[in-house]
Amino acid sequence: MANINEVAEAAGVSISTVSYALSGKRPVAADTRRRIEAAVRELGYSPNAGARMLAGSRTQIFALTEPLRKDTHAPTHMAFVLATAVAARRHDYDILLLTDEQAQAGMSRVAANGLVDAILVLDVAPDDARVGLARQIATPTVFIGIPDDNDGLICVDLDFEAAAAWAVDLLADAGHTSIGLVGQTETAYVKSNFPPRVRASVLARSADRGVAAAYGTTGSKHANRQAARRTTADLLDAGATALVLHCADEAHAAVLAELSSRGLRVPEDISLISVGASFDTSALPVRIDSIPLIPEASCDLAVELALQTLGTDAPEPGVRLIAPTYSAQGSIASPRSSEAAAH
Amino acid sequence: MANINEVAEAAGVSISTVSYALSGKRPVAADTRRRIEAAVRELGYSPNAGARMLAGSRTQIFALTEPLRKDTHAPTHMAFVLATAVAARRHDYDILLLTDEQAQAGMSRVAANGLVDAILVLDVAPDDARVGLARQIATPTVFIGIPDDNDGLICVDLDFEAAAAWAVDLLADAGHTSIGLVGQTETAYVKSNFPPRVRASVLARSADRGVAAAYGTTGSKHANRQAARRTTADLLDAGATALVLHCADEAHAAVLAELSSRGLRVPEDISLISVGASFDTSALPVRIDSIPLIPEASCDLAVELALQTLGTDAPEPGVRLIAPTYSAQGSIASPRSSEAAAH
DNA sequence: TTGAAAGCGCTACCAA
DNA sequence: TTGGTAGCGCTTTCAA
Repeated sequence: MANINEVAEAAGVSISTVSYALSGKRPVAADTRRRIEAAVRELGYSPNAGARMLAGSRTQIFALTEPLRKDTHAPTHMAFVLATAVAARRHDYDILLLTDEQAQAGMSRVAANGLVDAILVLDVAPDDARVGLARQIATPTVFIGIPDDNDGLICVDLDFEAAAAWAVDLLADAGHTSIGLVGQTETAYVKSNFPPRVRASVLARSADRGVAAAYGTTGSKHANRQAARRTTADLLDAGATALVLHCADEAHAAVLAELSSRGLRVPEDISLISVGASFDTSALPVRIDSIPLIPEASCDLAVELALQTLGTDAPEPGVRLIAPTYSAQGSIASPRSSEAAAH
Repeated sequence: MANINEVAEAAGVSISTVSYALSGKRPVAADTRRRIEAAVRELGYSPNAGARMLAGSRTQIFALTEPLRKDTHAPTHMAFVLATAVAARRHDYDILLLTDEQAQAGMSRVAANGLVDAILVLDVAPDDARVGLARQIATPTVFIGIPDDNDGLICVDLDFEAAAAWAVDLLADAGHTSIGLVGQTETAYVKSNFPPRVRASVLARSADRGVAAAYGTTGSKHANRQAARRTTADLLDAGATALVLHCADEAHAAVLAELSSRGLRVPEDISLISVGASFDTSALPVRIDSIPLIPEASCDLAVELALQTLGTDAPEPGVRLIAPTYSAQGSIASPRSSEAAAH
């Protein structure tokens, strides 16, 4: 591994000129720059990471804390990790993984030893222990998700409330007066921050619109086919003419299986809309209208905010909600008149 | 963030004594050590990561490269990442995530700038491009998985061949003469290194034992319920009295569903054994004998080897195979005599 | 437009 | 048992 001295020598300039040529923080004559670039290429030079951390004020590393509970939905989680890593790399940042059972110990450690410039928090629980830590440490911290107590924190998330309300509005506008929410696992409503938000918003907006709304879960810890079918059956039996799906991939499939086994067609007999799905709903056997959760949107913004905290004008603390987007796929129609008449 | 000078001053010693007291690389008088430790605690001191990298010869960071293809099985993948992180932390190492589409660019980068002490390679393809890179760079690299061309590399993996052969032996010993392999997705046989190894070993050992063996896949890119059931049906129709399952969680469930819909009991009517499962097979509705893939075993060893490459006696290049373990759950029995007679 | 040189905070060698 | 100090390789200020 060549160092800056060798590059300087090879290019016949001083090391400061090499440094400036590479950082662009000072103008460098065109042909000087060329000689330096040639030397860099030739020697395969890459500035030593440790030395940059020490001399500069940046480590070019973000920590990503993720508790990785047994019940986390792995595919969604992976999508967020990937989106974060990609966003970070776009700004020349690397991601350090903090997956300790004690994600907290990791946070304290990297905050204390200056390994990272900022910390990104994934998989946020309503009563997340990392909230308190974030307030104590000096390292800027950005939450991807919204804890209950978020005072003074920087948080980013999809506007799940708006997404859920939008879904209800679409169904109400189509004439539905009784809907069901096929929700997440029971654990998710306790351990995760957004399922309760969706549920509350669906119920609240339904009430506003004079729509009867019921809901059910899709498993205790892991999304499970049987539970999803049972919940679907229950909601249908209770008279729902439309379903809001806020559940895992497999649960979507299970809902469709239950409908199909009852001979119910989408959207003629039953309307569907998926809310907050982070997977590709178009891979399902039936096209479903969707107001998706787009990890890239949240993660890009989170990284952007993390970078801003390092600059001169730090961003205001507060919650940034990402406006939901709606993709119509023809899975919503008016309720069958016979059904409608039945109520 | 306090630095070593402040600690030294507070403890009334020189900075070298502080350094040695913390690293333990030189004996320090008991009460001197106590004063230093008190100062450290009081000031919340933690040695600056950048400075340690620069001055010392270790960064205390391992890179973990993972392509994260769309078709990776997320839960398995997460288990490996977690196991690696935990193993690394046990040795005071952090994990830097390299998930670029160009995991290769990342490898070159961290090798060039000295950010990490070693690189761990996950999700190894038979013709993995990272093999060539690993040979070029100076940073020690450990593969968790076995590429076709592994000459001179350090590789760690479950002995899938032995696991598959063991499974066949168990079935053959029980008297089965016709078995089926419910395999992975079609993509997995191309993009991943171990599915072909399992398949080849099942077929080879079956031939050795005079057992007829057929196999099928469980989806094209993603494990899929329909494909799994169809494959199961095909294998049963072809006369298999026992199935070797080397497939995803959901596919296991789908196999059981197909058996159940045919009224086949395990093990009375059909014997089952799962090979290379990284999930908890005991969560399935039916207990299944298992020769599991234990991420912790591979990752612990990989980390161990990575550490050794940094020491004085570097480990020999070569493939380290982890001996499989077998957990009997009563899902294997002799084939029904009527069935046996039918052949 | 460029160069010289002072650190950044630590490790580890050399002395005492 | 301890202290002094020379770097590690870079960034950035000050001079030219």
